[in-house]
Amino acid sequence: MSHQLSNPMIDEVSGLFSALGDPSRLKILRSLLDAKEPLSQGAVAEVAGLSQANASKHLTCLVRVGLVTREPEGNAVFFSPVLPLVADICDLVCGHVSDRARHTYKALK
Amino acid sequence: MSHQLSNPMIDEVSGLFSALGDPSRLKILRSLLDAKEPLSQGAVAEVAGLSQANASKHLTCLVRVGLVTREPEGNAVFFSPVLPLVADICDLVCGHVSDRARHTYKALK
DNA sequence: TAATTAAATAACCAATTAGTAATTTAAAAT
DNA sequence: ATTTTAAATTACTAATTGGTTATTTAATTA
Repeated sequence: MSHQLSNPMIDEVSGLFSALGDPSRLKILRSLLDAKEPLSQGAVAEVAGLSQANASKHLTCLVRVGLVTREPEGNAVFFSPVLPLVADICDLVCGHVSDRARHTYKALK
Repeated sequence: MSHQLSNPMIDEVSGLFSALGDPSRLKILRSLLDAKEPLSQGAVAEVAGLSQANASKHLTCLVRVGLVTREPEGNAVFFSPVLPLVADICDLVCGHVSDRARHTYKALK
């Protein structure tokens, strides 16, 4: 019933949503979801179309808020989305946005 | 399966998450959820502890992304959270944050 | 050991944004 | 008609942040 949104949690929750509120980070999450296996930082940068340093910063952010896990392996570092959380959140919000787009379309014709 | 996160949607989705990624706007949403009835802008500002101009701007933002509806009535304007979307999102993320807090606590003792 | 590859960090810039105080618009009440 | 009340808007400031390039750290390979 979302009474769970207590005052002490508000900053952490807003931090998590802020992490989700950036196009580059959403592209990273989509890349990780689509891959269905851990991706190295280089692979993430490649697939999401980001520079190396930029991908590094965004991945650090996603790990910090707990949306992505980090697994070093030799020279590289591999990342995975935290499931089912990430998929659930995307589903919820994408459904909402799709509905709104549909309504806008209907309203225009 | 979140394949729904197509490129053209990314900007809109990130806009929605950005709207959620602010403590003041989360306080507004919590106020509206707790009230269980529409609140005037003045009431929102009062309950959430925000100035009038600030509440006005944040409410405009929440309406723009479709998380809150707006209903003028005489002199005043009343606002309601869009259900079940808002409650569902809060539940999902609050659950995640609670779990992480629990894990941190366990790790410390 | 030297060279290479992968990721993290530092320094910096441009753009966005949350907040405030003050003003304006518009409806309600006297 | 005047006053009062509620909300929107404007102008401004301080802080945050997404992006870049260049450098550093650390592990692998030759």
